[in-house]
Amino acid sequence: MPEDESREELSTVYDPSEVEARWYAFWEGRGYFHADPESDKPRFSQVIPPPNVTGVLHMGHALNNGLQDVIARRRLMQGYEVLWMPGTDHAGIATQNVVERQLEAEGTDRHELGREKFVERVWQWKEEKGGAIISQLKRLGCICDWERTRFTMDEGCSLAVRTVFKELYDAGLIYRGKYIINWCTRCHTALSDIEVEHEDKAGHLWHIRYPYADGSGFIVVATTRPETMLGDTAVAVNPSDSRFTDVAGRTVILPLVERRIPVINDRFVDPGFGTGAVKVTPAHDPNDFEIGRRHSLEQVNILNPEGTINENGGAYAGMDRYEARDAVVADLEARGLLEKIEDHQHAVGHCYRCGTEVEPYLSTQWFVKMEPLARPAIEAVRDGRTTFTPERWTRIYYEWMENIRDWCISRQLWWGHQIPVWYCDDCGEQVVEIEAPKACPCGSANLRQDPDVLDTWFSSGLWPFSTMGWPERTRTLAEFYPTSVLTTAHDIIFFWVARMMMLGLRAMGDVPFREVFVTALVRDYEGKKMSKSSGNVIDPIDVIEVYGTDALRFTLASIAVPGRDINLSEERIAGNRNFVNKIWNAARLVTMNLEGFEPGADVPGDSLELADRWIMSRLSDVIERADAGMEVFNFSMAGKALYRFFWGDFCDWYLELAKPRLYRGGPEERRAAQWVSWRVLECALRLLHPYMPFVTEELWQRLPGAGESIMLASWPSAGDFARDPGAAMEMELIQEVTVGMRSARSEHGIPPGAKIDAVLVCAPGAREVLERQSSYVESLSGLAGIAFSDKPPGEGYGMRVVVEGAEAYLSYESGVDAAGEIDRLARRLAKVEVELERCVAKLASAGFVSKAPPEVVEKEREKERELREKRGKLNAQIAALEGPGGA
RNA sequence: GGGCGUUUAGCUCAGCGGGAGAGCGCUGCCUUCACACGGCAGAGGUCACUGGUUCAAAUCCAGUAACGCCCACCA
Repeated sequence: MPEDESREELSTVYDPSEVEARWYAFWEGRGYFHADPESDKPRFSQVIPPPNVTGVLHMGHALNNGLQDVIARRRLMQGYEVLWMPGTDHAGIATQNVVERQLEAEGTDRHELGREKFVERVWQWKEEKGGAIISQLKRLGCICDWERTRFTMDEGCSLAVRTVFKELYDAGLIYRGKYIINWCTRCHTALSDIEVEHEDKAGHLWHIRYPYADGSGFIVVATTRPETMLGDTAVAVNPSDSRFTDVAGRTVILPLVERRIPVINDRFVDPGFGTGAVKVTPAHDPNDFEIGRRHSLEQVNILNPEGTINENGGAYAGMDRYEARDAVVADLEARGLLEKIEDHQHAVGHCYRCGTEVEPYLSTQWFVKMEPLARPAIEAVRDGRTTFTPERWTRIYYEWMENIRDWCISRQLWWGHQIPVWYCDDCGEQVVEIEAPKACPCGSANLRQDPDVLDTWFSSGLWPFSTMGWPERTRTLAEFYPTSVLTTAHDIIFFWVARMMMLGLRAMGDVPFREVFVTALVRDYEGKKMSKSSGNVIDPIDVIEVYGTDALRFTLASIAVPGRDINLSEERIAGNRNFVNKIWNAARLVTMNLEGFEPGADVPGDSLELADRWIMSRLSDVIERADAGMEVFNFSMAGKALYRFFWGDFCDWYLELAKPRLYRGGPEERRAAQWVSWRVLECALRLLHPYMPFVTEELWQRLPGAGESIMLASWPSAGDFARDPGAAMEMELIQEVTVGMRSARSEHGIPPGAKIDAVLVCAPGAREVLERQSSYVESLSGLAGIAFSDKPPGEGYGMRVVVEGAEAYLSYESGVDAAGEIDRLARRLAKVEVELERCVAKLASAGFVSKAPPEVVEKEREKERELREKRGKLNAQIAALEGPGGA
């Protein structure tokens, strides 16, 4: 940064907007984000979960990518060669929908445009508008290796897709067939099973009479979708059902359609449900499809792709499916064939992209055989090659993998990877190739490529290696695959994580990632899902503009407890904006007092005071805690430790104790305080950097002796600072006495500015410490001076108070209220009494003394002694105040 | 139907076998030379309920309830 800039006086309020863009450009310009496969550092790699090109940054992204950035920045500082692979996903349906809506607004549609023009149009859209999210990720501070940015439909990823397809096809793991699939009548495409979201809905169970052909009454079936009866080709009963012993083999007349259909036996039928007799619609229900196959039933498709009844629906042809339902029910009722209608709760499937009710639909599609791919993917987790955090996702992964069903991968869309299969119009051969073949093996050039495209998740499933150059064996692949960590929200474990495992193991022969870190979902402050319709969306970019990126990142990271969803509120972000500001101002204090300071030379150990030794000891603790938290993805634990240390220990205590020396200390004292405050601040900034990249860089650069960038600085180690248990104990005493003094002052209304004297009476051990550090207590408690004595002072002193560890006598008369002090002491006494009672009871229990570990018992005894002493002092004080001489 | 998670201060949440914690909010005092996006002090809780294990349970086990989520082809 330019010289004059760093000399500039710091404002009392941190302004993130000015700082963030400047540093991001600096880092990116220096190439810090770029991973070098030739370096000799240890490797760390991760791939971004590619956001949809249509996407805009939401809180889920901010959390997910913010945490990945925390991980990446820490690894970078730890000396790893870090590769964070970025890119976007072509998001088949979502993107096609966006452009289709555009066309609609222009009064046209894709069919009018034609496939080639339409796809061109989508590409054009992608170039212009797609990937806005990339620049948003930069505002978040993400250190992705942008030079490597990929797109699931770029040339390399497309080649990987075709290569994997052919390999699986040649191995017999991809097949084509006519099955019941989930059909979205709005998107006009098949969906895989996991792309269907089930929702319980209040519906009805219609009981319908199907008359026997011989006129001898009827059999009653129950259904939740009466319109599908138009496609019925049988009625099934369970052979063990005594109510229906003789009906199999008979014929019924399908009402409205007047088709003769058989009654059959099938063990699938549950005698306990409905009427025990099931209408069988092989073309519109997966179970019925299976029954139909077992009994060679005809499959009558009654629906058009857009969800209207087709010509097989007779009089109902042309009606919308729901319209047809009403009409069918009305007609049945008119004919006296509707026996009854029951209320019935049942799950209805909806398209995960557009929310339309999905139809089970018979059509010819491509599938991947999953079981052979799932087995190694289960093995890899079982033998620990990949682990999940939190651990409980392991079981959920197993359960899904073990019950996996074949994956429908063909989509009737235009935007996506067109299936690399060509059909010969002459010999009917099906040719699968990586590059478009010129001719069929039969010599014919009349080849037509399959019009369908692949499920978007097919290409996302290859992401960890397709982005590194596969199928070419690149250096990047050799150096950075498998990746170290995959960070993702739990809603795409099945869509994405599971598929990457299966396909990675298949194509690369090794797992795609060593660890999976499953993040929480971000919800609003009431725990509701954020959604546009609820109006409870907090836009990360808005937050960044108001509070700054660092405040947002710190907030998200410090409430990210593994395994629990996050309820985000703006107040919380504001609170952490204040923390960022606190850091800013602490740094101001330190830097404003560094004149004449040379960072080079060490400070002699004997010029360090108690506070100096204490804060460095605390820093050593917090380094350990914060680092341990980050190591196990407990970013909340680490964040809290950092917050407490910086605000609580460093600002509230250490800097207050350093001020007298910084402002008016002798040269040596001043230098020691400068040195320690500088070192501790510098180290704390490095520790905080992964969470708050911008403010830490800005402040770090202003410190003497700073290097090129905090990003290149080393990660702190607990061993950099000495542990000092003695200093910790002494400081604890100082803090207790200080809090006691301040409490007494505050509750008696002694003005904060009133400099008063105090006499302390305390045990020899405490006295030694307090006497040695009396200046600490004086400055922290706003006292003019402290004297020490073995006995209470004479009549000149107005107030006697008890503080933890000592009795204090304050020389302040006016306004002192004996009743108030008695009340204050009585409240403390009550607390002590309760604690003591529990303590005594515990020690009186024979079981405790004999069975609890000795150190626990000893600790309890020590506690009892302390409590008794405290109680004694409090009682004596109260008595003194109540007595004739007291008040 | 199966599974999982949550239930701790007014709110949002940590803690997950040995002294009930944080942030925000609230009350009082303080515009003191880093910060009012601040300082100091304080109020506030039978840790959902019932039973069990243990010398000891917010913490482990079992069950109950409420809320939330995921999976599932009983029409």
